[in-house]
Amino acid sequence: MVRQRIQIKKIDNVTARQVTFSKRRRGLIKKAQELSTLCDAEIGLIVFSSTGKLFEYSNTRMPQVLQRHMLHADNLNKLEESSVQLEAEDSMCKILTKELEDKTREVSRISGEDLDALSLDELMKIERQVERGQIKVRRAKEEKLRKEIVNLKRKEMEMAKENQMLKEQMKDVSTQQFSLLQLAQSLKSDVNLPSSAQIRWQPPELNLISNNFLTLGPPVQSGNL
Amino acid sequence: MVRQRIQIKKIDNVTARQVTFSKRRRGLIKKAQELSTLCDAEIGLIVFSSTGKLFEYSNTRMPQVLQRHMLHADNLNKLEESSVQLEAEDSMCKILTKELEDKTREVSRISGEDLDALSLDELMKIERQVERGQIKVRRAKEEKLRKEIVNLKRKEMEMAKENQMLKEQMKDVSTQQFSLLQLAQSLKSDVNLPSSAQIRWQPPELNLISNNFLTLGPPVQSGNL
DNA sequence: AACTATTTATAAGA
DNA sequence: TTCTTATAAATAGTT
Repeated sequence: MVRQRIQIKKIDNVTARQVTFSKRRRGLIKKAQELSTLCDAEIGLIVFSSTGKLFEYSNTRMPQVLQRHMLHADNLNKLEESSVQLEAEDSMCKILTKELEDKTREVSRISGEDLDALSLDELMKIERQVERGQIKVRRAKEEKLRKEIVNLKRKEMEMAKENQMLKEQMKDVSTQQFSLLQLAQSLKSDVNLPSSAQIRWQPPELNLISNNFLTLGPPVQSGNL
Repeated sequence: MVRQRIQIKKIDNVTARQVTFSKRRRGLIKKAQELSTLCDAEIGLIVFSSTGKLFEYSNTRMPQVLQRHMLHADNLNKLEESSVQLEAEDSMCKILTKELEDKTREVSRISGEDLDALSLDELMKIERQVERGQIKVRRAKEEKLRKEIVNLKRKEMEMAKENQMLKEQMKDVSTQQFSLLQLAQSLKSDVNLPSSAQIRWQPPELNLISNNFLTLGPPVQSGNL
């Protein structure tokens, strides 16, 4: 096919055959990969060299491909069973496959694919369907947002209330501590302690920064707060 | 790979994907044939399209290839010959059922149903999907309408032209008939026919109202006009 | 389904 | 086996 066109017949020269096998095997597998990716196909490729070495490629799992291959009716080498259950199950599979195809096409069309073959009437029907869907989806989203906001505002209020309470408790504690300090100092002056042992009063810090900040996202369980 | 290089990723457009699948599948099978012939290899190639259709190639017999593949040690794990097939089919049904459920739910959600359980993120994702779909559907519809209008305008022009032509032909015919009338009358006066036998000339009616009026609807075959 | 401009695969040689 | 290169083959986009 190159430098010179070759005949498609067994290559006599062993070395040349091996080289060609190696090159073309890689090419074939590459093509198989590309096909599976581009076209969303499931592929199984098995190659035995003339020396008996096995090479294989599958985009999924080889046993899965082989199993699926077995299932494909015309390959029912196991026809001897002819069990009613098998047939029933088989026809069930066919029906399911058909339904799945239909649904897949419906999703495609709603998503704006595969519309070429449709008539104007059908297009307008789909357009109306999509519009109705859009309105409902948007409404649901906005309702969710609204609830989230209400919820967050409620939490904010609760936290503000809690903060206020804590601040007042803190103030009380401070007042009590101050009284205790005065008492201590009057006692100290009574026993004439050295000034290096003087007791200093520090106001307690108010740490109002919590990690429960307002966030958008899935609703948080109140138990986690 | 041609006209323009393509990315090896799933082709979105359904039609293009099918065309490419058909072309490349043939190419792949040809390459497999060539490899088996040139290098005396045993090959089994199994391809399932995204729609579930099976294509296969083997230079020998597929079951033989698969059997040989099984023999290659590491594939022995799944050889409980009990009722593998039955189980496989059963699991296939389960998978299909599951996929069908998923697709059905997807359609519901795109159509604005069954949205309660979704998170805000999921809702917004669906909203975007629906919007994209809506744009594409609307574009397809408008393109269809545009084409229909262009088509109808063309037909209108053609009919107007034809009408004009018919009118002129009719004028010619009228002139000729008038000449003939004069000739006839001169002959009649020669033979002195009674006035009750007088020949009267009626101008032919121009019936320009046809039933090919402009209509919206599926494109009409030009052969029907 | 056919065409064709390009890309990709590859036979031969190193 | 790998690299190079001239050329055959495959194929994406178009009609």
